[in-house]
Amino acid sequence: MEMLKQKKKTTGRKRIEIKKLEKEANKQVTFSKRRAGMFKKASELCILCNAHVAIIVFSPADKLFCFGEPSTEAVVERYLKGSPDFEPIKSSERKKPVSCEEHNRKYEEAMKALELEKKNKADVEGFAKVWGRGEWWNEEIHEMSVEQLEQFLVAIYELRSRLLQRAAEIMMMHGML
Amino acid sequence: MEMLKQKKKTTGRKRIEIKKLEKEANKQVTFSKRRAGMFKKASELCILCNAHVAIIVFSPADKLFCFGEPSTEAVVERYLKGSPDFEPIKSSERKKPVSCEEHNRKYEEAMKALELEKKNKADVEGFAKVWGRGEWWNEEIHEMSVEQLEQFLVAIYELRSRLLQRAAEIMMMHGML
DNA sequence: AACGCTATGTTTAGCCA
DNA sequence: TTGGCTAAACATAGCGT
Repeated sequence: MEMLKQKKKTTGRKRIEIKKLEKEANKQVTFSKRRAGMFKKASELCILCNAHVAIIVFSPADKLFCFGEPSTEAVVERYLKGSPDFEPIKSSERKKPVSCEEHNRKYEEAMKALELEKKNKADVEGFAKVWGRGEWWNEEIHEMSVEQLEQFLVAIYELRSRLLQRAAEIMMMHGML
Repeated sequence: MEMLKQKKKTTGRKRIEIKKLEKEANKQVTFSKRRAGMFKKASELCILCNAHVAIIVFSPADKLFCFGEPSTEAVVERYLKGSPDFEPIKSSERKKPVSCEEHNRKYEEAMKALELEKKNKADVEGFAKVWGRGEWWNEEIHEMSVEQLEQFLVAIYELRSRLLQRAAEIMMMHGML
């Protein structure tokens, strides 16, 4: 007998009151989602209506995010010019946590580091096909205690390091390196 | 014969492609509606997450609109202080290969990926002290063939993945995540 | 901590007055 | 224009994984 009805997968979106979120974890994820949503809206507004928009956001943790079309600085500058009663800041007072260039630099660094990590991973994953599933310990994992797991993790990690080292030695012996 | 069904009053919202609106009248209406919507989103973000937000908008007709929490000036000033060499920009020198938004997005993605990798590594390394040297297989490594090593590498890598997953599950069960 | 999901709440395009 | 209206499109809260 067929069950054509499907089980509810989620409870669905719930209405929330617009007031300070108390749960810190929740606040963080909501901030990310909604910030993304807002930036998207801004982007659409720019494209649809040919508007210029700058958005500057300081997260609850005081991290800076910004959106700008054509660029945050351009729009801000125009805003400052059009805002006579706003005291332009003396450049001597300006610090520099983040700049576009700084940003770029960090981005490059991050990408480089990421590449390294991925390469490292790929080295190992490259062998993946030679080994099947169903090893002796597969079932036991779910029975292990936290402590056992911790110990195991260390053992595995160190073993992996040694194996990679050993692999390098072998390849060198065979003149592959 | 009765018509119990109401006739549709409107055609309902239609999907639109996000591209420059050509009809001027339409553009104006859409701009107003969407600007209001965006400001509302900003307001909610501020309240929910205790964020500080400034939005500066120049309409297609170059009219200025802004939103600020706690105030546009306050947030902009903070942005300027945090933004280094913000000099009255010569627009001729400004290069903008990637939009700020795009840039931020990619940067965050990269950082996220990187942190994941690092964390992954740190998680394991952090436990290093609880496990001594001299495990059963230590000596055997130097006797293993290349094929054996390859197989072992895969097994180890996959095991490590499963263990990390299991550890995450356990921590979640214990409310640590 | 990240995603992916989906049921539901929210926004808004096209119309009308 | 400005302001409603409605139904479809879209955003997202709470969950699993």
